[in-house]
Amino acid sequence: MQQSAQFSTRQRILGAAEELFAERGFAGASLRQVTAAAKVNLAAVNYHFGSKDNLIEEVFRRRLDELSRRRLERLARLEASGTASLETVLDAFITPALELSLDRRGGSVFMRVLARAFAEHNNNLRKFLSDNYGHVLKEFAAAFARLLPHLDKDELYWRLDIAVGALTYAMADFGMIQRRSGDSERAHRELMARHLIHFTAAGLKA
Amino acid sequence: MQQSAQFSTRQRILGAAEELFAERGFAGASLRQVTAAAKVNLAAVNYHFGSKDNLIEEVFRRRLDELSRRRLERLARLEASGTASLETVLDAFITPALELSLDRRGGSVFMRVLARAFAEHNNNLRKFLSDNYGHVLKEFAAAFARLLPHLDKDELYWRLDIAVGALTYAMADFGMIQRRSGDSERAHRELMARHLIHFTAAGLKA
DNA sequence: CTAGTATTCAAACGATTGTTTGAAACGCGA
DNA sequence: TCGCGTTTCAAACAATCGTTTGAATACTAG
Repeated sequence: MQQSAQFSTRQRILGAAEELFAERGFAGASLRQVTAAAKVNLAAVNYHFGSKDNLIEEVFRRRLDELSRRRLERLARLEASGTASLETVLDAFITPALELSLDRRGGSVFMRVLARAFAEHNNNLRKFLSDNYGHVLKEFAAAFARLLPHLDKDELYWRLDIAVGALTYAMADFGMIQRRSGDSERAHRELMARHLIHFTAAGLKA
Repeated sequence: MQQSAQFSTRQRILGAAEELFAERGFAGASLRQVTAAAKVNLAAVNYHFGSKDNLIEEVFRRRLDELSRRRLERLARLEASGTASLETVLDAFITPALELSLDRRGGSVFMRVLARAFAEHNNNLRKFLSDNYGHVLKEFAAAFARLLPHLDKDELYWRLDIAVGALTYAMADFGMIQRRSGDSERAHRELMARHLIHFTAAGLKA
């Protein structure tokens, strides 16, 4: 295995796939479109990833591994320092996603891909995500349970479910709110994260 | 034009298309799969709808026309009777969607199709929905503006955007919450609507 | 019953899909 | 420089895609 002076074929494919999956969906983006955008040969996808389905999983793995690590790291730090509150725990969940979406190298599109995964009721994909990253949600749910002891288990899960919906939708930039021409992309997204934490904290403790 | 003793070819196609679009997406569901599920000839789609794109639009039109009518009707009734509050206006928006999703004839799948439309950044589809049903969101936004006069315009739109996200996600049943085996589908969805209104009202007024 | 329209049907169109192939080109340790 | 494993490449595979065609059938107005 050798590394090109530029980006490796693997990474070029992953980047192009991420972008096209966000724009046209998993079924809507063909491997020919992906390999053309990545400027690599068509057969390279099956050589490096085995199949289109494996490529899709790898697009998630590339981002979610680090995203999950950062979220859990922040949560652990809050618990250790005894500064865990509704707002700080929400921040621990949202800020890593915000940082990812601000990453120069196409992190923002990935959040759209992630939202598509929710829209897909594809069982294989859901199982893959649940198996590999379900423990992150579980840890955060436990933290919220400690912060909202007056809520019974059912009530808590209802609210967390709704909260995840709001977060997913907002981070994927589905909404109708356009960035104000004066604001930078960074400022726009940071503002959104602040509103998101404020709104969700209120809903959780309502 | 004649009406079959059962359902017309048009309606059979619309029903099957709705179900398959919800399950596999617009690109992922082929016309051959749709016509096979509807038990009609392949050419019937292009005969009755002209193209796949037109079929997609018609799937939305069939449900959204009445959904929008009912939402606006409830909102107008609240304004007329002077009983508009955050909770009742949210109810006016949510309850018609809830009723639709409880409709025996496949209304619940449509909410998943609608959520897919948000995931699609397809400009044609977004323009179609905005042109035909954007006025409904505008009316509700105006109602919320009257109920939350202390919020400036930007602040209000941020919160409405997040609220729409939570509603979309929840009504599409994206979440991880499984129906409790004791509850009926109806009871489950009504419970969800109650939580949704409570959560969102708190977020809006926070 | 007949004329004429509306609908259904099997078949085929060219284009595109994911995947496979075998040879060519490359990169590096010996 | 040689040999060998890794990677790229053009070409082709069968399968499926949305759409079109023209004939067969179903229906309705006169």
